[in-house]
Amino acid sequence: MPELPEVETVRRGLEPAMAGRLIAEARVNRADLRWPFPPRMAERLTGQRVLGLRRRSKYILADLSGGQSLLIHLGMSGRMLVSGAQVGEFFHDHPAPSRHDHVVLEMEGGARITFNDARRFGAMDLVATEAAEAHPLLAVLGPEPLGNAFDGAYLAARLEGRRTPIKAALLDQRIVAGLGNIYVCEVLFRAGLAPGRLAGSLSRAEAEGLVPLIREVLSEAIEAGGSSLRDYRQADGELGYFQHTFRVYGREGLPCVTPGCSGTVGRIVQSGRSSFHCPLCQR
DNA sequence: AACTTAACCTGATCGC
DNA sequence: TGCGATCAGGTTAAGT
Repeated sequence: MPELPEVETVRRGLEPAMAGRLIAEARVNRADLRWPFPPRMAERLTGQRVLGLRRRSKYILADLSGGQSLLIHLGMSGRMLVSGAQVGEFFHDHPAPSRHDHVVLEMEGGARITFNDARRFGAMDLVATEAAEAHPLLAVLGPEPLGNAFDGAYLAARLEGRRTPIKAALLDQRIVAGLGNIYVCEVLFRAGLAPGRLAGSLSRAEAEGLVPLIREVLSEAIEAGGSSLRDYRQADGELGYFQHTFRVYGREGLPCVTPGCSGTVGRIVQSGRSSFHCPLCQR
């Protein structure tokens, strides 16, 4: 599920239960997710104090007292469950173990963090904290979309001359790191750009104009996730899913929400992914 | 080198 | 109710 805003929401949800606390016991229930776990991961996590939780793109980094960091990616279906702790307004009891609980962290003080991932596209690795950015999965990433390095001049330069659709270019984590299928659809809708437009065909103004829209869409989604964390009403402590209101994503066949537009939201498939768009106001 | 497609997995949903 | 086809928010490896 998770794109950048969801991962940030998960990070914030984990913080009270993990930051500053000791991992009393780590349990690892299988040898791999997308890739093998690092050797002896459970032993290496047990007894470590979590100094803090960071996010880079769609990755969470838990910095540990021993100088290593736990790198976490949720893939498509990864979830984090917080139990045995107060989460917002509610205390969450430990749930019954379920089928795809792959890694469990018992925190000192009674909180339990459960990583559950049905499709197993997720990943975990251990990396030296000081060299974390050099990890192969992080080294290839483009700038953070909410950071200063991501601006109009940068994006325009990266799109220039590209013969790939703008949809694919914005999904390319090497260009900008953190967007996924949903938010690219939403960004292109707000920009009035057809997903099939070739990246290199955008005018300078169109390319630069994407930057504030990307920031806006992600910021709003993070804010929505934050509110869902604040009044957390789910009984199970599951982090990562929250209610969004999308303008085009998943709205195939429904009327375009642009005032005065008579279009109907359509769906095309680009590189195997659904692109929802309004054929009238996105050109 | 640029770009596209297939593959990795399971589960939920839809049409018959 | 059952069953197959389709789809799912990500990323990499293997194609063209």
